[in-house]
Amino acid sequence: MATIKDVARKAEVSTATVSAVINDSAYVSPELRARVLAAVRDLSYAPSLAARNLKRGRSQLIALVVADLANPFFSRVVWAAEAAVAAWGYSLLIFNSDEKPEVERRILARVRTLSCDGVILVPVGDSTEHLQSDPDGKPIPTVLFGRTVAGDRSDTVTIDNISASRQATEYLLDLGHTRLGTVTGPLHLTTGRGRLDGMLAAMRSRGLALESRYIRSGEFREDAAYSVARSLLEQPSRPTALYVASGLMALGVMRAVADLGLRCPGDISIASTDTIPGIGGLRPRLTRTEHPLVDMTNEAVRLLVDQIRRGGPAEPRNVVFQPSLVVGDSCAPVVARSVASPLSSSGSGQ
Amino acid sequence: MATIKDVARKAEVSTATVSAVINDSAYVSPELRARVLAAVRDLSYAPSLAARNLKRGRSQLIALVVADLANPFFSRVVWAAEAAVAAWGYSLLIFNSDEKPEVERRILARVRTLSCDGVILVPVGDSTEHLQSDPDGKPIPTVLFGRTVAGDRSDTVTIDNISASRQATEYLLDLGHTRLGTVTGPLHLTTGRGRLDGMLAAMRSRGLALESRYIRSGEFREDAAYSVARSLLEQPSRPTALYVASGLMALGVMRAVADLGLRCPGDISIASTDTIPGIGGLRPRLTRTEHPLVDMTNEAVRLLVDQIRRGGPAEPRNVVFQPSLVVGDSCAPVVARSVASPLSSSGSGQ
DNA sequence: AAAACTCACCTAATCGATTAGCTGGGTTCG
DNA sequence: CGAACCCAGCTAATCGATTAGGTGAGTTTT
Repeated sequence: MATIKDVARKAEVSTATVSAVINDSAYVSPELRARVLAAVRDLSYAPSLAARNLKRGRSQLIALVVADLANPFFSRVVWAAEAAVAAWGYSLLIFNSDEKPEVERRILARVRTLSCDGVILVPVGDSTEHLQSDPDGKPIPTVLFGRTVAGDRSDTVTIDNISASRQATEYLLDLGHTRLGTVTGPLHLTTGRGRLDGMLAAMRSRGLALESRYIRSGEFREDAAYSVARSLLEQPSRPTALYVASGLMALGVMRAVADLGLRCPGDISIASTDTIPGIGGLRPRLTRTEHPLVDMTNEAVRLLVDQIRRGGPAEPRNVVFQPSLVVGDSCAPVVARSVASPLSSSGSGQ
Repeated sequence: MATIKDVARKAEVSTATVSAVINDSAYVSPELRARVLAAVRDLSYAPSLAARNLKRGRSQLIALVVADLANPFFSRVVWAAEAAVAAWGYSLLIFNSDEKPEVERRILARVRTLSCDGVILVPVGDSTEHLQSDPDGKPIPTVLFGRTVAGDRSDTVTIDNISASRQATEYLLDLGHTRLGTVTGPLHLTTGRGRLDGMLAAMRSRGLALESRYIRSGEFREDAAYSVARSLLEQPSRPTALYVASGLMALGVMRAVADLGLRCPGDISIASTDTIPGIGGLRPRLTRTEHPLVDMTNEAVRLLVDQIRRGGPAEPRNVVFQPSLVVGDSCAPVVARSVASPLSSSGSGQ
């Protein structure tokens, strides 16, 4: 690889001049500029980022740390983030904390040594102390994505979880369902907890309660959702409708429903928050709330770049996006009988 | 951020000693070692990768350049690659060439200036000259993934496309289908072309031909598959079974089938290569061939790390994985009438 | 006991950029 | 006319690590 010295020698100028031409950081006469550019081309010179970064103290790297790369939701975030980050001139590093706080800690240490300019983090722990690079040093610019952490002062980009589950729940209630159940995420996460809370609020405001035996939470995974959904649905009297807190979980629930020989929406209605893109040709089509994922990701990157540019965090900004309901055909009106005597209709399926 | 000098000063040793302790690159007496480690801890020192990389000429970075990040297939590759790369001590940069050769070119230039230690590339162009870092310089260690490029001398990791489509096709033929159609990928890609060829070969060996009006190719995208499938299925006499060359395309085909009011497998059987993970609870369940994606990705990373370690490419290695058929319920035996008089049964579906 | 080795550690050059500060020729102004 | 100023371009310090080569004390060899 040619270095700046080779270019300088070939163009018969100093390295400072080459640098000035390359970075447009000072006026250089047209003649020298042309000589430099010719030399750059001839040697097919590309500046070493390692050297540049060492001197400048930045790296043009943004890290995206997601909680579970196997979840299609986060895959889409990766997709959107790659584009957004590239548009700002950065490159994207991907890390998977796999929902493990200690892995997250290791990753953030590595992010530090790689001197990434910023991090977009889907936090899995309940603390973000480790975001501080060290006691004295300044923290790495950070934007929390999707989830928040109590007491943290980073920028955040989230959706309104309460509203998401409320919308889905109200849709089910409007169809006449009263015996609802839910498969939600871990309750120590704002996404899992918030989506349960919104559902509870929606039911309460109609004077209904959510029976605790109809509430299940598990990790945001297909298999976890499958098993909690199974145990939920195998109870003697099962709910007539379910709200599921994630698209991936909805798949697990669907599989449980299929394996139990139940029909959706015939035997049970299902509404979720988020879905798996592209499955519109399969049956049933999920009724769900959708997040403006691309906008959210763009906003996260914008906030992060802003932090990087201003060189330190300002007053923390919390951007909340609104989900919207998309109706499929996984929900059906409850049959009159069930409404009239909810406790007696235990064997409707099969 | 503390530097190695700060550590050296605090531990009252030279920077060389600190470096030796950190890298275990030379014997250091227990006493000094302890002093150094204490200083490292107190200052919470982490070596600057920028400086280290500049000196060492490597970066601990591996780039993964995929053809379409929006495709769940590649999302899974990202997931598997992140884990594999981390296990070898590298970090993963993600780039999306979006099937555009000129974007790929730009990305590879950037990969060079970032001085990535290696690249896993899903090539979109038909040339890999730009893999050469420059006329004289040595090329970046590279492994081509999924697709190959004629005349290239990199290591490659692929599946046996011929076998994949042959297995799926034979399954359909065994069910009695004779009027087959296909929705495959772009024919200039080894994946699109190979999967068509395997199908043709399977049919030929049974004395059958694949009518050209039943052959459609399009980009490996859901929407592209949707539209070519629609135009394929809207023809006066449509095939009784389809082979679809990718999981994402299968979703598009399913949507087209649904929109046309056809039932799968009642009106049309569908078999594909690859699927979308987790959709086992939705109907129909795809009959498809599956690749050992995780093994493939691990192998790609292994080959790449091997190239990096040996410092230059050896004789190119081409590893081909075998797909296996997984039966769902998207295919049905053809009804006797259709087998007897294939040309007369135009209006069987809706 | 002097020569020859080891060993543990240090000094200083080096990687390839950026950039503060200098230089010397040309303008401007009092 | 000389002082003050500008300006393009250069010299050399610098970023923070690694590492070749050096040093002096202790050990072995003859």
